[in-house]
Amino acid sequence: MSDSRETVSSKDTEEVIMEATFRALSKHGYKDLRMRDIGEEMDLTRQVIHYHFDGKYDLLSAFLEYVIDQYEGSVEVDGSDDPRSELDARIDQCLFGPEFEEFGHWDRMKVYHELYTHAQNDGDHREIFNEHYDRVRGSIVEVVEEGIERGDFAPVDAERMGQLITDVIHAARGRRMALGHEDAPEEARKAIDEFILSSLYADD
Amino acid sequence: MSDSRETVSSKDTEEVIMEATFRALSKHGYKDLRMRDIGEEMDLTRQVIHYHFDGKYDLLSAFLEYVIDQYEGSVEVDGSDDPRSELDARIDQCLFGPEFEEFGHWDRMKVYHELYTHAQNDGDHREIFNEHYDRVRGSIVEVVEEGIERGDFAPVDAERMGQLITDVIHAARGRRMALGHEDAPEEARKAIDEFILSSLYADD
DNA sequence: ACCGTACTTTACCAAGCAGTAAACTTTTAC
DNA sequence: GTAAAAGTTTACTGCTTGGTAAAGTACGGT
Repeated sequence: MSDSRETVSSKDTEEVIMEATFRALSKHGYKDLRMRDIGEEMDLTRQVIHYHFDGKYDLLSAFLEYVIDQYEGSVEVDGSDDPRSELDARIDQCLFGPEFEEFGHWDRMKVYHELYTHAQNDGDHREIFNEHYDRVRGSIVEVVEEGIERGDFAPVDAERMGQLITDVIHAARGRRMALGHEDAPEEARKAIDEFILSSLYADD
Repeated sequence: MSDSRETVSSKDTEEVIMEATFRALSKHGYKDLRMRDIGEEMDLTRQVIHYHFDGKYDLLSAFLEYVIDQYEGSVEVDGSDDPRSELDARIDQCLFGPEFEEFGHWDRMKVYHELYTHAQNDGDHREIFNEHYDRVRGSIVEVVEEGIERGDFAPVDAERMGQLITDVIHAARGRRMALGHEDAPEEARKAIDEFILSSLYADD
């Protein structure tokens, strides 16, 4: 009881710090993120961070897992639909966000992609991202496999198809943020429909 | 005359600095790049940098253009071939480098992609990348258009097709570096052939 | 001989940074 | 009520960093 209450308030504060980290990262970018910036995004002072986390690296590692958990929580889909509409729904969610342009979706994506690129300089972060990426791609591959089994899709290499779709989604999001191509997700959606999914619906 | 010789030696030194910057960036990553690191990668001292460039930002802006020029110079293709093999050649060059796994190709790509992602925090860099990106995508779109005109390709939306191929290439390279997926370029090549180019060759 | 350009060397600085110490306040446990 | 634990604040420290200062060397052009 006492334990759980302590933990709860602790987790509360830690989430406040995570959200402040998110806003600071969103404003200043990974390279120019200072502990001070995070402090300025909270009602608490920046010293609190050192009470809960063991320095900047520890904080950012925790934040990475926080961001990834949020991402995976946001692409939940009820698996009751038929493979076609479920695949559609998953692609849309990855491209446009959970609740159609939810406020802050692209801010979150910006931070996510910056962490992703930085992972090439950090073995631990790379590993965390790899596990995450496997789950994301896997969830799309699963839908493709189910569609093939049910005869809704042509018998393609599901792994390769899932990977391709995942790559296109990733590139379109990155392009929207790095180059400011606002229409990148929509265009990617159309390109997937026209040029990729046509291989899945070949039997029609 | 005297001017040109001064300029030549000046440009020589500046290229030494650019290459040192490349190595330093490759080792330490964008976030942790110090002027000192660049100095340690040269035979010259780090003070020379301040003689030729107006501070760190000016140096990195010049370096961005240097890297982009190198990239564009490396994807030259003689346009004499037929559209199919020219498209193939361009895709291969973008995915695997100019001279089939030229040494240092992936180091250069790593730096390139890190600058790309960072462009979302810097308006000037973003603009430079946008112009560059237009040229890269444009060169692929051109080939597709020519193929359509000559009747070699199906009459698809060339812009959308070129953009899709560019996106897949970009994502596969990024994945190789950020997540260490060594087979990403090869797999992307196969996926493009199986699932995307099939839409171009639909008339066969 | 003389000047200007390119570069070296040594030494330095002010700002910015992550991290710490310790006093203080609130909450929980009994 | 009281004391320990949890959380918070103010003030500070020591290091790193980009950039500078100044004196000196090498050398080609005129």
